[in-house]
Amino acid sequence: MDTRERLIDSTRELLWERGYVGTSPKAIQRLSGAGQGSMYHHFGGKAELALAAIERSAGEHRERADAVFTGPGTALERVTAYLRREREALRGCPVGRLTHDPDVMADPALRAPVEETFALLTGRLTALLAEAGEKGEIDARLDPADTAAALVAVLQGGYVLARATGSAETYDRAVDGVLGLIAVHSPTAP
Amino acid sequence: MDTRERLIDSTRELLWERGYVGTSPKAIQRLSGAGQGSMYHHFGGKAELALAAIERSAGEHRERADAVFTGPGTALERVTAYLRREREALRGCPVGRLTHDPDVMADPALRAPVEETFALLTGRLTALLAEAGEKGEIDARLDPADTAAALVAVLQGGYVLARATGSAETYDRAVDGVLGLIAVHSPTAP
DNA sequence: GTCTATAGGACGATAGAC
DNA sequence: GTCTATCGTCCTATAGAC
Repeated sequence: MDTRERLIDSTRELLWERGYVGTSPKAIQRLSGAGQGSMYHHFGGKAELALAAIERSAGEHRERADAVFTGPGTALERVTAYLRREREALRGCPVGRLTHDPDVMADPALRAPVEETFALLTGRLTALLAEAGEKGEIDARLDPADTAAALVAVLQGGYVLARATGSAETYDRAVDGVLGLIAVHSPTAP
Repeated sequence: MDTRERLIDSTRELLWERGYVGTSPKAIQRLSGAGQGSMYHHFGGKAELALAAIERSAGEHRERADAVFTGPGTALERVTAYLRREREALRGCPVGRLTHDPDVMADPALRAPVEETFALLTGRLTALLAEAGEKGEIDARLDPADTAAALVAVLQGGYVLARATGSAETYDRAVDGVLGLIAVHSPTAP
């Protein structure tokens, strides 16, 4: 991996763990092994580097989600697979975390990838839930868009809970809880 | 309001908006109107001030929640009232936000109020959901603890969604979504 | 491309006068 | 209690040699 890639990677890591304000160019240099001059040769500054890092993280995030959404199984099975996908609960969401970073949200360029990612997630889930409703996999009375928002929120909130309690299990609890709510009134439930 | 209180209040505000790393003593002084010497007379430093601010925020948060949990109505009505309570969605949760702050989570003293707050919320909701299940207000097959975790997560995740989309409506969508999930298989549902 | 040197400012805290 | 002065460090960036 070349220096440029190592810089992006290190920035992604630090952004995930410490956020934008908490991430200094010096820390990025230390983690990536690149020197001062090297970093400023490849990127104009902290903001430019952060943009590359955020776009990369958001892009990968969407690709991984898409792989599940367009994967095998019924609509409900794909929704469930997405919710059950393994995540590093205690580390939080690398994209969702950025919403709490005022400097990221204040910059339209930095903010855009975050916004797009959540738009894609809720959009895809809305479509899948609509399909699940039509096919009788879930209760047809459920509003697809509202339910999709609730599902995405459970995941994002699950990270908060996991970090607050210091246990990744709390994340699983929240996911189990919302899956229980969906499953218990699905036509195939006992 | 005396200087000490103004310092705590300003710190709460800044912690809410910018987090611990993003909040400097200088900014606290500016917002509170207190001078350098004044701040360090009342508090040992940034961490001590943050502790007072976090304890205050977490305490108020728990009191407001308790007021709804022990208020009028059936168990399900109280759960619903809690979910529907007005919140400043775009500002995020002043307590939940801190879970993304590594410096806060690394300090046991700063972390404790956050942990306790979420323990109380999930605990109270678990009890109410158990009661609602026993009284037939919701499906008795729902696991109270898992469902409670999901509800708290929806609220916390709702803030993330609202900030990501830039619209407080997204928060309401998520709440509507999870209320829909509960309502649709409650015995009183159409 | 990468290095070292340097800069102006902010950060977090301390000291001592009043 | 509050003020001003001062401190050492880190932050973010630029300059220029190699």
